Amino acid sequence: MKLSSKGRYGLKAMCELAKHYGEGALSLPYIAGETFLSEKYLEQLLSVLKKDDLIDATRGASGGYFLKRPPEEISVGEILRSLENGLEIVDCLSGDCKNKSTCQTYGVWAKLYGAINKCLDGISLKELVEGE
Amino acid sequence: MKLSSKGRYGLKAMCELAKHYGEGALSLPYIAGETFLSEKYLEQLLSVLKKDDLIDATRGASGGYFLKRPPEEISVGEILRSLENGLEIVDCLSGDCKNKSTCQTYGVWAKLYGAINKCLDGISLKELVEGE
DNA sequence: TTAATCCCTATCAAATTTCTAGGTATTATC
DNA sequence: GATAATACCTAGAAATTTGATAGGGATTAA
Repeated sequence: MKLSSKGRYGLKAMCELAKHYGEGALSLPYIAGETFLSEKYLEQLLSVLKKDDLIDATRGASGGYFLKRPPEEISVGEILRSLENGLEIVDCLSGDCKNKSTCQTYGVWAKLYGAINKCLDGISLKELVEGE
Repeated sequence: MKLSSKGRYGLKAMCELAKHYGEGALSLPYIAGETFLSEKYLEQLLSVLKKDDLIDATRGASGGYFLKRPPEEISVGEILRSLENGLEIVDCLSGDCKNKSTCQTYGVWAKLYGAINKCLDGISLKELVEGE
């Protein structure tokens, strides 16, 4: 059970944006430089985060990306659910599992899913960039 | 972030063993039949669980597999750590990450790792087969 | 001796993830 | 108005991981 690179790298990119919150937009080349990611790869991560309304962007010369809300109002849970396309650790949590009622292990996944979300929703982006 | 089939199926096999705890060994073909898994695949899962001392086996005719401890003394955490080869959701939790001190996101993974283990260690195999 | 069982390890196939690449649309600035 | 800097979109190559199959060996109750 591993978090994907998308999640790990995307969270770092979000930290970078948080660090400069309020200073206007950061360009893709700049963020790529700070996070040591290729521009093309980072671009895809940012597009996911934008689709999920966590960041926004302005186009054209001197454009770039920026957080849509202040860092203290964005949780790590939101960010990872966006990048990982949900944190359901087993498929029966997403789709409608018809054996839910008789399945001996369903309860485990439900509890674990709850614990993961509770943990991650309790950490704000601000905490990360301010070192707790 | 998905749990592997190994984890899901292996836990089901453990439930089967728990259901018959104290009744002697269950053969591979029997467990395979109950869990709807191929014998050859299930065999690999059981070999992992055996290596990690959660189950034991007797060979030869009328041999089979059985829990090494009573179901109430085996946690789901132990089982999944065995099958998943650890529950470290990122590699820096296992190996020695040299950037631990400066990494902005390390704290997140550490907290999450703790939450996952705490949750799963709090559920015993007995609870699963007795329906809470 | 036989048949039923666990044990070991190699390998194939499929799926997923990671990353690269090329081109398009937009816009501030000169 | 031209230019250069930017974000946006989509296809797909490459690498890795996962899931599953297969064959043969060792052990032991009957």
